[in-house]
Amino acid sequence: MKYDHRRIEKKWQREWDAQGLYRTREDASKKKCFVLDMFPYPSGDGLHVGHPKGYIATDIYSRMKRMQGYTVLHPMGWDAFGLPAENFAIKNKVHPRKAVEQNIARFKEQLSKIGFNYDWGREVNTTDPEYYRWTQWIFIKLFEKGLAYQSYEPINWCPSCQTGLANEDLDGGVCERCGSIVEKRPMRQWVLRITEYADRLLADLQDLPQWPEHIKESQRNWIGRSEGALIKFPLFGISGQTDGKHAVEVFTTRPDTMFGATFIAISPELAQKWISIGWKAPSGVATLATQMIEERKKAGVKGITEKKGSDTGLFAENPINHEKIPVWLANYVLGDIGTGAIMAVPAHDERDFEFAKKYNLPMRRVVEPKFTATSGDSMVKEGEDFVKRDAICAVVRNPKDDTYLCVSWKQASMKGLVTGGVEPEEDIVQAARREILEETGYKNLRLVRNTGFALHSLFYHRLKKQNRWARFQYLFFELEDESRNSIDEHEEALHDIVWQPASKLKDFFSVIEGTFSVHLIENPDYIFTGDGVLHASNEFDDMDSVVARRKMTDAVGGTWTTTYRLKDWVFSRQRYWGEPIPIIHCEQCGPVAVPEKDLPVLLPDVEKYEPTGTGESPLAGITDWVNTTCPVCSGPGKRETNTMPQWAGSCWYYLRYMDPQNSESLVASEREKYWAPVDVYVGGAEHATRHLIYARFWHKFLLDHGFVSTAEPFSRLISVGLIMAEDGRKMSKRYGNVINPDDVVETWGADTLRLYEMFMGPFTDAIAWSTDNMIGVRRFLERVWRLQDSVSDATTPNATAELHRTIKKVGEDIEHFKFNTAISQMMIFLNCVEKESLSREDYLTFIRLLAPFAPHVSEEIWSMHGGQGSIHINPWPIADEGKIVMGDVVVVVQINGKIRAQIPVDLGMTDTEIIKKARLAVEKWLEGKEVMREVIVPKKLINFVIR
RNA sequence: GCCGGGGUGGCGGAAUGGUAGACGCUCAGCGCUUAAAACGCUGUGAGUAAGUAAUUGCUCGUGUGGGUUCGAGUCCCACCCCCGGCACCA
Repeated sequence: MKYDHRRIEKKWQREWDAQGLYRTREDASKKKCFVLDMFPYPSGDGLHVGHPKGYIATDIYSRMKRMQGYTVLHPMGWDAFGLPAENFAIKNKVHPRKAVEQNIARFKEQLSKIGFNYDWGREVNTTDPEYYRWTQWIFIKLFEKGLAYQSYEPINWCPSCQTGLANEDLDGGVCERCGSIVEKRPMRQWVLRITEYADRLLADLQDLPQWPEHIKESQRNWIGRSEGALIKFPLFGISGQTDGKHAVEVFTTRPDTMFGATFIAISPELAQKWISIGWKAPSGVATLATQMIEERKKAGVKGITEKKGSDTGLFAENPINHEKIPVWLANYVLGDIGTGAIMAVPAHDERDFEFAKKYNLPMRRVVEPKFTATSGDSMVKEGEDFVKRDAICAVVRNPKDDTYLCVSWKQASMKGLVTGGVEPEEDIVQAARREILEETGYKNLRLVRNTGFALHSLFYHRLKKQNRWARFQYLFFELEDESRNSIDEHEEALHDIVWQPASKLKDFFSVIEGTFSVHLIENPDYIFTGDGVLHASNEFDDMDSVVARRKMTDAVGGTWTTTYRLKDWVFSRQRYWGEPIPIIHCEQCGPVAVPEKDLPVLLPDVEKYEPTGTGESPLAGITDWVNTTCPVCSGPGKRETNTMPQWAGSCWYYLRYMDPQNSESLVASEREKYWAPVDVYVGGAEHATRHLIYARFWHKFLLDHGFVSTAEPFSRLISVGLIMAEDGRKMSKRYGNVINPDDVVETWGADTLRLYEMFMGPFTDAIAWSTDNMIGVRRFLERVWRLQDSVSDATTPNATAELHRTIKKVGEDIEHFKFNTAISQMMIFLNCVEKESLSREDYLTFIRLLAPFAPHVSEEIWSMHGGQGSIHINPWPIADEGKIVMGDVVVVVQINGKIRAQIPVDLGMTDTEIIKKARLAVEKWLEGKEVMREVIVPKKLINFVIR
């Protein structure tokens, strides 16, 4: 019989639906497995899924878990509040709810067509009033605990649509509907105090070993923790005062560079603030500040690259050395970062350097790199004091052919520049000239540059038998001519002289200082921004910069603090289609939470839900709905008209699946304790820094107030790799390169589509679609289908071994989401049994392994060959490890790691016998040689080490 | 710039420190066929030597250069390139 995927797939989809096969049957005595997909959400035309790769994977996983006897929860839900749904509704002139209903129906149909086993009885929809009752309830808890507050925040505003835009990524961009340039406009907002949880959101990432590193890294970056010091610099010159009564506070992560601070730079925002509280700023400064703010509003922070500034006429006193340094207004200092003011250290910060260079402000180097020899002959001797020496490093250029003078040391195989110690009676220039002369003989040199750059090298001096601490100062010379003296024999024996072009230096240098030499040669403006050892910093000299940070902060009475990049979460939207924020504004009582009994606050039916021209939510115009009474004082009150963002519903949906019908609480405690946490969560990487942080934040809040029992909501996270188009680009209607899964199902079948999407490559990688490659998995299914005609009474030993190997590998690979290698192993099995013979029973065992991947054709074969009940609720096969290894194996014989022979070995043979056999096989290589060693890897390999 | 993940045939990709290239695609040859498709079989990293030939053997080969090891795609060091996150974040 022919393999007719259309007939088989239709038949079983109908049948499974009728049986209600995938209803979760809760059984507290069994182990549980909670498998979760990301919410699909309605976009322009239907629910946006792209390719159902992630859904196929969770389906395969949960099918296997169910066969393995777990109570499996694998539900499906809809995140249907949000901008895409609303835009779709406006465009098509239908009510958002209608649009959402249609889209969900369409999506369900698509999923069924492809054989998904979601438990539709556990469906959750964020727009369902019973669902958002609890979303509002959580908001009220946040409000009551002081974690929700109101504030005026700038939002993205489209001047031509006259509307606020919910998309937070639009800074400096264009409106997604009309293409106008987006502006910032302050608007009253509800804000959630997520920063309160910043430290825990960061620290607890350590307890998520089953999350991919790149997602955790994204979250760490997003939270952006940095430690530093708040330091006050007394101000002089305000309104003619000279007494330092006022002060400017700066935040710095590098207080160790304080001796290098040569000016203070303040943001235009801070300048304006000072002016507003009475600073009589020079008129140019005030105008410039306003200009800078305007410019930034237009171009965005990223759009401004040129640094600008102006001297304010004020001075600040550096508290570490009491030096008076000028205060500058600078456009590269941002008002909302740190304190809006910085101490500028041009020698150790690239931005400060750039600014200082432009305005001719001084720079002072105070941190120098330090290298300690920790291995080799010159390893530093523990516990011994260091003898300090001044030293030089000479960079000598020959202008004739643009090469540099290098020294290659014969004994230590060191390659570097001319270096040497400074003798007591000479200065560094004299020392450098002397060393060049002694080591290389060149005598006519011109000093080009005394860089002021130095590095410290700590090592053990073998000849002098002491620990040395040398400070190498870099000097640049040019050859005036190539005349040279002869060098004495002693020096000659030590090293060779090599002239290298600048481009070769990087590869040539073997000494660690080489990196810095190259930096200095390539970039005359090179500045050192790393950690090192302090210099020109009085009592802190020679201290490690990391240690000095705290010490210097203490010395000036600064505060050591932690700051985060993460900002509080602007939680309100001026939109119709979202959960209303359950707050009533009362003139007497202020903002008051809607009492629990009055939840949910439903959206009123309206004629128009387009955004208003004022930026307020469309709800604001519905006076019937807005006007209400205050639940506290019964006086007149007005409802909050902002709605929640799309993220709100998806912050806790996984909890609702555990107990979807509960009307008493968001989830019953005993159910939460059984099901939580989510065992496997599969989703796209685009949620790394938003949804996944917001959900973790809410979860931790719920934990703190006893509503959930785990510290983290998702114990294992897997990110799906995108399916790219055949041309390697993203699939997009714009490029016309979209492969529609529906079409693939029609021509190739759902089973083939499922198998192919899993076989393409590693699950987490982005891989291009290839219709050519799909023929491979289709052929595989056809061969599996045809195999049913040739099953026999008995399975050959080889086939038995392969079967058990396959059972083991497929099970392990599904567990690790390595579907591509699982399928590959099933293909190996098929290749094997087509040549051997297979019993009906073993054939059906194999079909059970295939069932999660190709549920329809497996079910058909199963039923045709007398399988009892649905294959998908039959037990998962168990591998017999004893049967995996066959009677004999092939052992590889190597000589010095090179393969020279392969010998068949019986399992019963002893090592001595095997070695004897192996020696025989490689006789001709062993002849006349002495075998030094025999390395034996049981059942795999023998390596003879010969001389 | 900082951080994270990578780099393997014509292609997608396999490989607990132990036979690199599994499996699939492609391509070539053969079989079946009146023919084609489909299907089946065989071969398919590069170079090289011997042989009429089937074949047999050797060398090289996992981004580059070093190192550790009996043995390195895998571990260590330096560098190059690609992808992702953050970024005038002080």
